[in-house]
Amino acid sequence: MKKILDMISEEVMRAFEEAGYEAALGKVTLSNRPDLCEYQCNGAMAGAKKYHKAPLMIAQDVAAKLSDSRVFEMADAVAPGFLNLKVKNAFIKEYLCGMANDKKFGLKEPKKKTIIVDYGGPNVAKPLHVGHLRSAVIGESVKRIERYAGHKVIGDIHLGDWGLQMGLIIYELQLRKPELPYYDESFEGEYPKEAPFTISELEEIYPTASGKSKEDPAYKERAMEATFKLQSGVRGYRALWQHIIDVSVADLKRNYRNLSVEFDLWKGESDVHDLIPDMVAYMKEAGYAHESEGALVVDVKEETDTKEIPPCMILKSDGAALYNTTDLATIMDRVAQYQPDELIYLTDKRQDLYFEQVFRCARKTKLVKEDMELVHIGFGTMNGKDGKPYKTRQGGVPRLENLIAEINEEMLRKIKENSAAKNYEIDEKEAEETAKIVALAAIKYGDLSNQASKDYIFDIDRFTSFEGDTGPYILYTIVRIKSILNKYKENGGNLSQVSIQNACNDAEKALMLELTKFNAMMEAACEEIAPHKICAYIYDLANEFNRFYHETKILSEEDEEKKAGFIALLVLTRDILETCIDLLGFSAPERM
RNA sequence: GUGUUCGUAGCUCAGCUGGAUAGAGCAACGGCCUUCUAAGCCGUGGGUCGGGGGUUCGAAUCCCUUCGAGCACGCCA
Repeated sequence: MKKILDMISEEVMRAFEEAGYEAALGKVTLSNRPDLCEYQCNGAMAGAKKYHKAPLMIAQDVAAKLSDSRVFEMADAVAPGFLNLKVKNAFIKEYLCGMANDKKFGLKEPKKKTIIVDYGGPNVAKPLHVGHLRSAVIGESVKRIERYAGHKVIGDIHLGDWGLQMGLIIYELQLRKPELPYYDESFEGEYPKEAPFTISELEEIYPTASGKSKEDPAYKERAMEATFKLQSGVRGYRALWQHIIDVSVADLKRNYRNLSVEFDLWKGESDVHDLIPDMVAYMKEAGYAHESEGALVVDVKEETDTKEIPPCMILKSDGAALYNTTDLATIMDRVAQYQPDELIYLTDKRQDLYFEQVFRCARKTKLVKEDMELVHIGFGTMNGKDGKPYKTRQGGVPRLENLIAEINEEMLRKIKENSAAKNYEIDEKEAEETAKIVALAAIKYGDLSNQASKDYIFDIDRFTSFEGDTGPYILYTIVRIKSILNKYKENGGNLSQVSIQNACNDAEKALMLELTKFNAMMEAACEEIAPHKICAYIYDLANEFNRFYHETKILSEEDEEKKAGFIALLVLTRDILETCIDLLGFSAPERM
């Protein structure tokens, strides 16, 4: 379906042409003055110079051509040369009927691309902390948005599962349990299936080991040795490493599931380790890489640069691989396995320059084709109320699990409070389930309603306050609609036999106009990879619905056709709201 | 130092591909529940869009400059 603004613009462009002016002037935008009109066209002012004519005269000429339009109920020329427009109820009704009959409410399919979204990025054996929240929340939404638009999207968690951290754990474990067969290089039997540690032990081992290695060079030496043995494929070390991965991944999956975050691929740095030597050799042989200050680098600066772009480092001076190396190898691997048209990375925005280097290097060395899109979405920091990075009361980095538990609890308390106040029967189990759903919406909406690239203040009190521009408000609106629809069905109504009617009051028309914006909004959110646009839209839509709700008695409407029209409008509103929150990564309960 | 992002109401944020009176939410104050969930709706007060200059018929939006803040700048990830 065409966007409604395009359809309206076409109509006005036609009028400009008929009046003897350039059609392009007829571009219509949403009104800045809702008190005066619904849409406006400023083309007369832009054309004044060209036609040596007062803008108002031009606007009047055009307005005259619109007097019998099937689209407009009103087309007024006003000083200094605005064209104020109101559309006919029948036109909107027709448009909404088209939306209701379309699978994607009028959103056009773009040219299909294969996109890999790289997000999450946790390290194994380390608990998720608040720093992982944004990547997961934004990444999941980006994945869902692009997928909804019609692209083939693959979400990859890109685990940090290689490198010194693994050596540290392996060595620390050796100190504690030297009797384990993994360390006996002469051992040839089957290793135990059970891991010699639990997730909570693992989570304690790593920080301990990391601390020791910082203080004791000898300790670090041994850990690096263990890392080397692991990377060279020593059997016992690999087996132990696999245990670490398994235990850790099981825990990560549980945590991400609680966040409604789902990855298609659980690949990690280790998956591309074997590709590195050949890649490095290729870069050397093809003349891309050269030595600089002992390290192997690829120059990535360009003539048009206004700033100094340091070269992309491929190998450290000790010959070891680093973050860049694995990322480049990962790009190579992804191209080979999935032939993507676009790669989207979600990390902290502090890595902007780093990704610029990697992307340039990948292009220069022809790891990717010219037209491959490489996008880094750098998000801002999650800050506390003091504007500084979010900390626990004790000053530590908060575990994600604890943060979520805290919000769940707060939400449960409020739900019980509310049900008591309203005499709702709600059993413990339902209350808990609902609390989780609402808490997740509060967290995700709180995050996604801000522009990703900006820092934002994570304020638990605000997010759980249930008032204003929050996730719970959106859910509440949906629940309201569902409740009315359920009552309609209980009274024998059939939701599939209703159709949208002409608006019968201003609030209804306003709601209908808001609904027509869906496809344009989605297109922008998708192209600009901007979930916050969906948040802004559903907030407006929820507001329009609630205004309509207050002015209109729906179920007690006596005119059955009118009532059915209301219901059809409610169904469409609900469907769009639920589609949108699904793209944001949360859902609505049946009641709350 | 270089680069980069940003500075909008007391607080948290929209708006930024130029248009009429700069919008929300929170907080403050005042209304609305015998009627579909008041987690709602309606209203009041609150802003020289950091400062200055420029382009334009018209600037929060584009350009320059200045002040202030954050962040990044080869062997971490």
